[in-house]
Amino acid sequence: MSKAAFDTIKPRRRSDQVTLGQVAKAAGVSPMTVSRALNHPDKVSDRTRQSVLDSVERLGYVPNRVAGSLASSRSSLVAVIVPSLSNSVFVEVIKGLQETLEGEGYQLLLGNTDYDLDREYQLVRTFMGWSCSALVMAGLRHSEASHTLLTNASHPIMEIMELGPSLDLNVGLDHVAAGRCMARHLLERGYRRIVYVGARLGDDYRAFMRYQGHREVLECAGLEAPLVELETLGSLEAGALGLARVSREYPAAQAIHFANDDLGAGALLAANRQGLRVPEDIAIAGFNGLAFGQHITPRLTTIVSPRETMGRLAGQALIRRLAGQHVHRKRHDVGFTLQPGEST
Amino acid sequence: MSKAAFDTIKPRRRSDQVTLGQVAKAAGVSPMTVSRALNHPDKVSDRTRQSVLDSVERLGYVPNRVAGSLASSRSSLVAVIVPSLSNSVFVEVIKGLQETLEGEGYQLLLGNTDYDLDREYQLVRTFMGWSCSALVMAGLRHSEASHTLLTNASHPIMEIMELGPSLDLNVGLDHVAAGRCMARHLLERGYRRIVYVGARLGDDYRAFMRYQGHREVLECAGLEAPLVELETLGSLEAGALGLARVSREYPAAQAIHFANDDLGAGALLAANRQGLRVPEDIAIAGFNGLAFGQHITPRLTTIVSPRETMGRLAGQALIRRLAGQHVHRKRHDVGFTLQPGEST
DNA sequence: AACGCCAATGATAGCGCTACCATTACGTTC
DNA sequence: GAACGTAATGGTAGCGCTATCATTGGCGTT
Repeated sequence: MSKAAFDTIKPRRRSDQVTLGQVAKAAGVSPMTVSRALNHPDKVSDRTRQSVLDSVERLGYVPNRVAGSLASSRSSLVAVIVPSLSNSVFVEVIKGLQETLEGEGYQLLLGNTDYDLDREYQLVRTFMGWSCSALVMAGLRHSEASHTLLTNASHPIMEIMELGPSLDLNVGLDHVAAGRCMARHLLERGYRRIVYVGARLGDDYRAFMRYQGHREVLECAGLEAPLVELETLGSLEAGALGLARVSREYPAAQAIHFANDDLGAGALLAANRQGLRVPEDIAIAGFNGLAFGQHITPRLTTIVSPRETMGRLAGQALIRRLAGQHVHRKRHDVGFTLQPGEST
Repeated sequence: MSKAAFDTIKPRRRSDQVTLGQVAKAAGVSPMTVSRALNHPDKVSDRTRQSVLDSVERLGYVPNRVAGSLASSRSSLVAVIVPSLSNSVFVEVIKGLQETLEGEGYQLLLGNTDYDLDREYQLVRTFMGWSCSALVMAGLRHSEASHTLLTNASHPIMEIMELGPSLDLNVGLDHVAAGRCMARHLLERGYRRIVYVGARLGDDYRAFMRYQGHREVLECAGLEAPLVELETLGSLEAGALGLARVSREYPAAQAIHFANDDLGAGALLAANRQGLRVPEDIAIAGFNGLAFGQHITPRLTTIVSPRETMGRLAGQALIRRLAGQHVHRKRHDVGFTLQPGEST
């Protein structure tokens, strides 16, 4: 006779996963005690805890985090929303976050907006549905819909990369100041005809802010601040293209301030290949402080941002907040450093 | 009188999130109909669907995915486990996965093992608790504990990067063949005293397999295949260090086969700085086909692996599988291409 | 000896959603 | 016109866990 014949009530369970209840039975305790033994080990006696852990091991029990999250209405997920994975800057920040948060038992839920605020909204919405412990996002600009959702959120929100009026926590740096800093550096070196080259500045607001700072300084010095805008975001090819466009559109240019190191290094290497002397024929500067800029000849003048540190600090602040501790600096300026190379 | 005085039974809900039930009430239908309107739109009438969507909008309802996943015992999460986020190779694969899967409504859960099989196990265990739709992991080697867990998993498992006997689906390339390919190239160019430089080959099994292929070819040609092993995984600094160690330990070396492009490019740029002629004084080859290797002078000889494509193919295969369709190739060789530069 | 206190454990009642059937209304068929 | 199929909707019963309160028993206090 088939086993099913006995099952008058058909069980709903589709997987034959071991459940907490089965562990409880095996250990001779109540489910609640198993839950405590696993999540609040100090709340059960040593004997009980050991017996529960033995049963867990023996049965191969894997806690169902979905059920746990539903019951407690919070999850061990931390959502991270970045505008791009092609740009190593965001990857390094993710790495910093990952290192700090994984150690505390959180898992990263990753989303990519591709610099699209609508996609950002969709991601925020989706991630909210996961009862995340926290939400980390790059940038301070959001759509109105996102803003509504975010202000009603019950978890901490960490905005990173830039600095300014934030929803909750903020770790980043001042991009306008960074733009000013590099512009001043170029002026000090004696360059006067300086072109800023960026890409999709309407989307990449931080690059736009750096341009703002750059322009401000140049205009204060009575100089023009021409802008060349490319289609492609950071890439070495785009940098080479940027150099070509500047040569064509601004043949008298003495220096190029690139929005990032990918562009800058691309231009520098292209100049090398073309036999252009850097900085004599054209000076080149970037932004980010990517490693390879310091290995090429001449070394790329750049502004170093502490990216992995930024991720780590953001992670640490979140951990503190989630542990119920006070976060001292809701806005944390990680600063930046001008790193002069021989390219300017 | 306080409102609470009426609440004899205190509700358990901690957040004041709008629920599906409230949407149902607002739309004048049953919760079940709201669920269908959102998840199986073709199962409800146009009129009902519209009315439900209106209520969703009006109330600002955000579906609770945790509850949904528990009830349906599957989630829209796809777990991705990689050994490193410092290596752009994995980031590019993640990008490919992300592009394909995000469009189909999946979210990526990201884990980093740092080349540690125990951490891999912990991650697998944790991610299993999330009832993921699929699990993507780099590599075919797992601890016994992971293996047990993985073979009992009810979701598809995609192993990427390398090729071989896999648990379920597999998209990757043959690293032994790649090692052979580069070794043959170096022999064809006339080099005889060739050193392989890698890092943590005990952990980085793919780099080790490339060395195997390399050694096989050299030994067939009656040559030795000395190995220099570094502490740090791919980085430009480590590459420079590798060059230095080879100069010291194998001063007669004619060519260096580096385990990856970061090392190769680091060595190449260091050679440039030191005035060593590449390839006359020392030939240098890498692996991966990273962009910047093709922008430096001389261009780095390398083997290009289609990384983003690999991620995309893996994502597409998973999507097919999750849609219940047949996946034609459970093992998919994405191949590789030798890209000779002037560095060899 | 009676009392309170605390640590350890258990029983109960959901968390917000969906699988699974039951039901309804309305055409179609012979 | 009775039987039948089908599309749309609803009711019920959980999914596997944890918050909350209740209960127990051992201990120190007066």
